[in-house]
Amino acid sequence: MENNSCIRQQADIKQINRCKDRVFELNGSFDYLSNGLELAGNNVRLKILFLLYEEKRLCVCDISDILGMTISAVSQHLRKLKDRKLIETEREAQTIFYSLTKEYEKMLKPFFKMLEENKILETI
Amino acid sequence: MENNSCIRQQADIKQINRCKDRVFELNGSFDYLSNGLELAGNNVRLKILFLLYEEKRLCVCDISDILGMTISAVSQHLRKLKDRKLIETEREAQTIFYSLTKEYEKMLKPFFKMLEENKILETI
DNA sequence: TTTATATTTAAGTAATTGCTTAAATAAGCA
DNA sequence: TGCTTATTTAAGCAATTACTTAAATATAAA
Repeated sequence: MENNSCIRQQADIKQINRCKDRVFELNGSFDYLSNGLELAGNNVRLKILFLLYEEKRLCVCDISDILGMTISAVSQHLRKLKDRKLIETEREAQTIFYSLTKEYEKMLKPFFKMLEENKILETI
Repeated sequence: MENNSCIRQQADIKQINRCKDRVFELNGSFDYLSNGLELAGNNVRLKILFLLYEEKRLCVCDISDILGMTISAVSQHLRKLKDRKLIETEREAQTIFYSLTKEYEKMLKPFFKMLEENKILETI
């Protein structure tokens, strides 16, 4: 009562309890989703993910060249994406190719579609 | 040549140029999308956005109660979301109600749907 | 006009981020 | 074996994040 200054005056207790239950129920989904979105929310990584979506696979070098960034910087982004299972690797001699994991490709597909058609700014 | 150590040896120049063009072409869309995803990628804000999607409108107090967080902390998240046009406000006496903007509701709908059905972990 | 309610804002802080530069791995080839 | 190519990693750093606590603002009601 003391620390929770407002609420309880006019609040819809039913609504609040329903929401609490909902948040609790969906907790795992929130974690899974925000794990992906947290990474996709970075401009550079969003581009990397989209490029992998369109090209199927690319190596650090390719990406660093495309985005005009240091190989080291790109490599560190890729590591983050790999650690969190958004992408996976496949070695071919000295070259390491990166590609999207099935799960996250599926999860992010709605966004890739929006980007693909470059219709984000018009349709929204 | 000197600073770009690798590539150029075995790289598919056509592919790289195609990607460069694509990134340039879609630049505005990348910005718009990552603007939204950057904010939605935070666990707390994702919950706030989803709650607003399901409940249509809520005030800071409601949200702070539902999530078990300080009103101040929630307020600062809401400001961020409002500054970047993900949500908007509507005053009713002392109470300020927050709701999703049409544009971002549309943009984030695919995710809300996944959450709504709590099928993220199964279907993916 | 004072008091209560609802909310934001300002200041401070520990933790995290995204880069840079330089050094370390690792595989293929002379 | 040593050299080249492809890539990661380690260390450092300025900027940003997500909170905390305390003070400020704004509306309503006594």
